[in-house]
Amino acid sequence: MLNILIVEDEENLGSTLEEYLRGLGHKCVWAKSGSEATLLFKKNSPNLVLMDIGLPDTNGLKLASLFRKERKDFVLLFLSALNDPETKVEALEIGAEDYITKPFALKELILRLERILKTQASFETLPEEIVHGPLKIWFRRYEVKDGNGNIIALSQKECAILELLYKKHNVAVPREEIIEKIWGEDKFPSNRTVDNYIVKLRKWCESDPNRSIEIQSIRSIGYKLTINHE
Amino acid sequence: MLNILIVEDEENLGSTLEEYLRGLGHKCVWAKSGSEATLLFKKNSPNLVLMDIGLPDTNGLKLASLFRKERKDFVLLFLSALNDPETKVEALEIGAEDYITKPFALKELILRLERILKTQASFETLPEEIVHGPLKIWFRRYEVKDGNGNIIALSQKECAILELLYKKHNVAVPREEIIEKIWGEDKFPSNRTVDNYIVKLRKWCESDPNRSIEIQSIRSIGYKLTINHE
DNA sequence: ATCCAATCTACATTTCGATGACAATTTCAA
DNA sequence: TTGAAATTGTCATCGAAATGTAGATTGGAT
Repeated sequence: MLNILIVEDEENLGSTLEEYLRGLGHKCVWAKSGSEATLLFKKNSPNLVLMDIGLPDTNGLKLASLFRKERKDFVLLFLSALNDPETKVEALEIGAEDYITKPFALKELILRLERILKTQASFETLPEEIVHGPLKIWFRRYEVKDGNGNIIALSQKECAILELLYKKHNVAVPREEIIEKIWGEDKFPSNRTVDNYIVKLRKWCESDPNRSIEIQSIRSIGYKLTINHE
Repeated sequence: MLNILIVEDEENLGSTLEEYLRGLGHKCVWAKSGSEATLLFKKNSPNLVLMDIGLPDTNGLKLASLFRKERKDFVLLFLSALNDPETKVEALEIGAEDYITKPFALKELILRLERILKTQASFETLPEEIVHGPLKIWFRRYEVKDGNGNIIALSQKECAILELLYKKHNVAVPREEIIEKIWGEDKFPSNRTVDNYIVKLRKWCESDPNRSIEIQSIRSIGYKLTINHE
């Protein structure tokens, strides 16, 4: 199930999309203006944003880059009647996963979405509550429960790193990938920064004597989160 | 390095693309007609096809579906001046990874290619889990299972060498090639270094009494990994 | 002014990976 | 057949580089 934000001022298209995507079983909200979109973006933390470029009160490109500054973990898809090369390039540079020119068949959008979801498995929304042994995770609440039954609050970054590792569990995630996905391609936190978050996360999962979840370092690669089933 | 086939009748665009992609270090051939494309497709087995739809002697869509019938392991990208919904849907249904409408900036193609290459590392990717007899390999996890059922962690170099040999199984891989691919052209580890990694890998695969996987040394050449099916 | 997340700095610790000595094996010429 | 030369196998060892960790510092929000 995806958490989708549609930003589209055309009544017709907007409602069709909303209805259709809901029909597929996704959580889906529809903003008709930039300001409304901003509110819903903050409130819902969508992992997929369908963005029109021509909006009444702002420009979809600008709006999208504001969103990107806040969070990196959502797929961005532009829908626009503009078919000029510059706009398309700009859109892709913001980090859009795709740019669909109107007019398009609903079917096209779906096919493109399917393709994205197939490759980008990591955008799948996780269940509200995740349980492994005594350990519990609530990503949306920024909370975990440790081996002693204590609820621990996670900061945004801690949570983002845990989520990244969790979605790719059993696979070594390179340091660079962590940095790129959490901080962005252009930011370079100092070397020890990532490790510090790992320390905190380890303190949490090592509180479980059965080690239902482990975070190992793969030297000269990065980190690997392992889930141990009984 | 990718093996690319460009199918495009416009001289200008075709040569620009070919030149550019070669500049990036890819192997790249350019067909100006459908018949030529068919020949080159069979000859080269490309893993990326850039296909124009309006061709002199055939239709790009038809041609692409013929290609797809033969092989599925290539990425397909359409470049076309046609912007009508039906064509686009048809293209995506054939399994196109993307459909770029002309006019487009070279930059757009590059950005879209980059995105595809980032997510679809699947060109080279081996299966998540590889099984031969009791032996198992998980390259992305940096782990193997030996003949006694023990999970053994592999270091980055051990894993890289195993992967190299595995991909070329049954073929002798020269020492120099191993060194070049793993260490880089400019580094020269002493002769015994490679052997040491082979020792570790042999300890692993010789734990299987059936010798499902063997690593033999080919004197004065290098090493050969053999897979023995029953 | 105060809090807390985020980041950085400095230092401790771990371990990977390279090396070289030596043993074992194969090759090939005499 | 034999033995020297070349190649490969194995082991213990060491240093550098990667990682672990505890605090200090920053900077924004309330």
